[in-house]
Amino acid sequence: MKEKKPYYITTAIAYTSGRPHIGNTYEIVLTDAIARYKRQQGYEVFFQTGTDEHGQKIEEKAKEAGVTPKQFVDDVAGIIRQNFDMMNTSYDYFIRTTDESHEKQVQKIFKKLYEQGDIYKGTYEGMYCTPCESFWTESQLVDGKCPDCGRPVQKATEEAYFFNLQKYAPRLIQHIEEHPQFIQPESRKHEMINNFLKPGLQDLCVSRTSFRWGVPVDFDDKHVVYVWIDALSNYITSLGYDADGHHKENFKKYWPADVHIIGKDILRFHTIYWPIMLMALGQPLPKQVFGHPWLLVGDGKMSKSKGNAIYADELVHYFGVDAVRYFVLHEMPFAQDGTITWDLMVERINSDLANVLGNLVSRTLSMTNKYFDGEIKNPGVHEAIDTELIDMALAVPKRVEEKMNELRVGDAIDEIFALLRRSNKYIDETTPWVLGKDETKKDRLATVLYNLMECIRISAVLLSSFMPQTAEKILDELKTKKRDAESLEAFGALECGHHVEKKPEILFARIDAEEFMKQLNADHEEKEAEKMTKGKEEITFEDFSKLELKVGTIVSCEKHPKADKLLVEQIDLGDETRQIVSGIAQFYKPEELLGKKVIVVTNLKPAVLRGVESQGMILCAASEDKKDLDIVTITKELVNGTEVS
RNA sequence: CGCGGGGUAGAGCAGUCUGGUAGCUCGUCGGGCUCAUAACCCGGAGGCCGUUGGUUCAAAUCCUUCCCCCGCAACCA
Repeated sequence: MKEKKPYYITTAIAYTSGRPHIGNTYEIVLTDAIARYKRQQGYEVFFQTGTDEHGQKIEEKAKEAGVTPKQFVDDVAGIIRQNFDMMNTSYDYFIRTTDESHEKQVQKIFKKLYEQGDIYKGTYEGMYCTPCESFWTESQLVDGKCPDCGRPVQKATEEAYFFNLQKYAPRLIQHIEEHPQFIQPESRKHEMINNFLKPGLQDLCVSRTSFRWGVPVDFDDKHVVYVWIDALSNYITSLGYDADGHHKENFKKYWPADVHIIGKDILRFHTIYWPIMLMALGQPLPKQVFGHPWLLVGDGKMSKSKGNAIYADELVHYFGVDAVRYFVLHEMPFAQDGTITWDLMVERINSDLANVLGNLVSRTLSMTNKYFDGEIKNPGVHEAIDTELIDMALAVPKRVEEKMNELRVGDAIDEIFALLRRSNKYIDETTPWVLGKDETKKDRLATVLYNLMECIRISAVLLSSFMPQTAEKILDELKTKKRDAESLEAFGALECGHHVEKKPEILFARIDAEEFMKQLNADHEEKEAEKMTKGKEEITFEDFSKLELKVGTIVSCEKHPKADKLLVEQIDLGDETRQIVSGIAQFYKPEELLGKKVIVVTNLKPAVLRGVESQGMILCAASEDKKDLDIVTITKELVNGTEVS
């Protein structure tokens, strides 16, 4: 018996600002597949996920919802966790950044870094861009102006804590270059080095005074710890890391992590800020960070522009957990974004799960029942043709292992399905129904069926990391106990003499694509209708009359200098001219809008959009998928400034 | 010249690092089979491998020109 090696794998922690869609859910399913696989391989796996629950956005959302931030994140964390559980993910620990033990360590880490001089308190005299609400160092300024919006910066005295990253940059570059496996996929490595490390890292702002919902800096009341130190440190606080050195057992056992599975969008934080934090804390770096691609929701084919956002629970409702797991795991390339549509989903279920896998199991078991009353026998009447099948069955576990070690989960699944396809072919090659008619060939027939069932067993054992429930069903139907990785080392582990399931259930029923789409559309329309009747919350006339709406004419219009999707209009409202920024550049050329009469909300609180002030908004009608949009106009020549009610 | 990814059969992708018969799944057409979930097996059709020029005996692959799509930076009242 080998000694169990520890394996620590994590997902990113999910931000608790709303319901996760299938793309978010993909990450934990992917991580779960790897974790389950490693467990099967004999590792002692610690699989962690959780939620990131602090920050200004949550503070605001909670306020809008009229609850405390804590109530808000409790709710959302609950929804997220339900989602993860629904997907049958086998995480060992679910950390929340509002956990007391986490918060306490964050404070200690912050203090430690401060005391050893990596974090310093900066006080700026000036270099504050009010519209952007951002501080800038002198070196960051462009022509003495805000590098973001190009407007002049004001002198302001504000304090914030900063992390001196540059000190560790050379060590980090060296580490990345000496460990080609560290950043995956490797192409991302160049992105990080070229974009961020080589040009020089700016000191990182690690505290905020502008909101309160965060971990307080315990030695400086005004500040809360900003996202980086709070969120990233979850990977060690959960294990019982202690800034004073009194680490718990789990930390000693599992750190450094074997792999952090994260979305490609946050690769920078995990391959630059996090490693530098760890260097500063004197801890080893994670062995690998994998920035997985994204699952894109395809459109177009889906009718009537409805239902473009796809959620895991809806998919599960129609197809079941394992089909959804299969789809996202199999359909995602290693380094490129994958696509999900309802059509594709149905297609994969039919061709892979129903036809290849389900049907193979079904036909094999039914023949065993028919010819041998369900008894598994292995008389060993081999023929040359068996060799190829058996060789393949023996090779597949190794191939799967190779792919999994490279985190190529979709390819690993392909290897298993290659064996299933080969098995279907083997049935045609050996024609068991012909053997069944000849009494003298009974032993050969039994051998053929044995070979098939053993291939099915091997496949099912391998599939258990990806489709746990399905794999278990298959193994149950074979009534076998041989379910571990060791049972794959030789061909013939499947026990003989017992009987297989008499009435095997259909694992995956074929789905009629047309029928399904009809049903789906009907369901969606029903939901739409429900939404329509409900609509938004009822308001009083008083509420409505709070809006000040006026007719105006667009007298000039140009593209926003720093934003592709925004237009900046000057609007004549009779007694005044206002500047308004609108996100409609995809739909209108600036000159098309000149002279148009529009309806303007004039008492909306002004806001700065990408550096340009917007004093209100113009009313527009937009289709649900945001693909089409029209400004609201009037048909008579009313004078500018006319009130709309 | 901001950084990065991509363009290969009707669809989705592999192959490119390391040049040598263009491959896989789905779809489509034809055939076979009847154990099975209208499933399974075999075969065919369908490719200027985005474009230009080059290196080479030989280019999807290496170098070069341009075009198109998508992310991020980076906002969308």
